[in-house]
Amino acid sequence: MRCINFSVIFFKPNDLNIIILISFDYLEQDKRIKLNEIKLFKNKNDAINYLEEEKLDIVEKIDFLKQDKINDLVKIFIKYFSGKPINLIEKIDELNIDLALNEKFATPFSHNVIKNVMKLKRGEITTYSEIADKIGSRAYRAIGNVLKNNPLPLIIPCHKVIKKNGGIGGFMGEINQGWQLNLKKNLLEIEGFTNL
DNA sequence: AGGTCATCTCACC
DNA sequence: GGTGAGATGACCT
Repeated sequence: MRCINFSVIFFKPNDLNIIILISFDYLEQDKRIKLNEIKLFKNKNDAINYLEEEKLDIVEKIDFLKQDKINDLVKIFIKYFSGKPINLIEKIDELNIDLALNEKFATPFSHNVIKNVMKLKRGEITTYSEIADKIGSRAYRAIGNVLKNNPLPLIIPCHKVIKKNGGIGGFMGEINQGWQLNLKKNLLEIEGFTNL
């Protein structure tokens, strides 16, 4: 069963508003939420267009247990956006939510990349080239490709990976300019980085 | 087999 | 500081 939860989060830095969409399955046998994807939108229209394009429906009524878990997840995001020093991955782990990383990242290379990105603690930052060094590769661009297709932004904190020369790098597929790159900067700001 | 990258380095201005 | 070519490796068609 595919479920969609649709949340609006007011994002404080620079008065930027984003809309966050959480898509999940409920695993009946394990009684667990399995996250499919998290998507961030600039505004309501973009979000609604996406729902139409993908032929997705918002689930209006799901049972108590599932709703509870998702509400907890949303609360964690809100806390994170408010700048509280929390570790998103730890908190989500406490909720016993399945991230299904094995099916999201099929190849050893991509698995290795996100493993290293997820190791980054709050306030830590790295570069594409540094990750390449860690996994014994020089495939900087390939690392960008893995992160570009990150289905779980925020949770897999690809915004903490920037260019070696100090440039911001890309975010959500955008590399030149746009609200996506502002969002990347803002995410870094709420974790304490400025002047990026 | 060839094209596409969310990069990097180095040589220029 | 900026820009552009070439190297580069994983992944897709």
